[in-house]
Amino acid sequence: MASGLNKKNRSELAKAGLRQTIQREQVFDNLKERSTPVTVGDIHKELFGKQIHMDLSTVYRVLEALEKHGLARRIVIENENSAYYEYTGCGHRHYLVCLGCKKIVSIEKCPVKAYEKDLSKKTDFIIEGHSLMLYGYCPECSRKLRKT
Amino acid sequence: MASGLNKKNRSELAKAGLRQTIQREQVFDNLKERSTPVTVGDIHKELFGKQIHMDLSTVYRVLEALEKHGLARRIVIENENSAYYEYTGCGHRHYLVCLGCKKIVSIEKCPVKAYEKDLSKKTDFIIEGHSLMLYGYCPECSRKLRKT
DNA sequence: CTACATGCAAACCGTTTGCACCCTA
DNA sequence: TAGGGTGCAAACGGTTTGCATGTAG
Repeated sequence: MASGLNKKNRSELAKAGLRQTIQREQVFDNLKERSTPVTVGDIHKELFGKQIHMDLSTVYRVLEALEKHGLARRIVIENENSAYYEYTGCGHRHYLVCLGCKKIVSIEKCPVKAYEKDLSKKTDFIIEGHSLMLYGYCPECSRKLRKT
Repeated sequence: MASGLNKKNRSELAKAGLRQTIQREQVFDNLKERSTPVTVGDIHKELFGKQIHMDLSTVYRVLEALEKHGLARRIVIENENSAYYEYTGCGHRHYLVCLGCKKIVSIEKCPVKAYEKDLSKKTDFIIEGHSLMLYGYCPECSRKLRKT
């Protein structure tokens, strides 16, 4: 490993109650660099490209641990058969997914929060959260569609 | 098969451009009876219980065909590792899923429609649809949680 | 009669797990 | 040094596929 343990992550991982290992650090670093959700395989592959070799199952276990300790969030994307993860530090987000090129655009504004309260009152459910994904075609792909 | 081909479904399947078979009819009937989304295995199992034996792969293929022809909709539920389907005739719906007992409650009102227009203007995406799932605890489960 | 649907069995692929060894705290 | 983390390889479970046979149109 090029530089050993990283101070910044050390505090963040430790604060979350996680034992510090090089693998967790590398995965966590990689996750934080991303601006859109990634699959477990994406992270594994990219680390491999950087000569950082670790087992796929370790990446799975690290992401699971990060999620359990609130540092990562698992995202479900329709028609994609693998799980996506994102760093929770980016805040509450929703995504607009292009059905053509699979590009993912993140959306900061959430139209559901107010609705949750209303719904909770009506159903007596305690609402813990929600997932909202929007699907469509990005400007480039819709231009291509028009041509054909 | 007890009663052979069913007139009502015949028109509905045929109108959608699907060849009429006993298997498609049985799966479609079963799907329409449900008030909440079901898994492929659920349908297969229930039909089996009714002495209607067909291969699991057939159920997969039938549901795929129904979806492609607009008669069924595929639903993704977080933390569930299998696909859910529902009859599209029930209209546009959202679901409230209990994290305790996995009960699914359907919601008719959709708070996202208006938001889509606004978002489309801002991003230049052509928005084709969305999925909104809400997660929480139903009254019974939240009562149990309080006790422990 | 022909194209498409089904059954069966095997392949697939993302994910999980058991176990021996390693390393952080 | 103990208890948790990792690598490796094998298992797992939902889903898909190839192929021979059956059947709707």
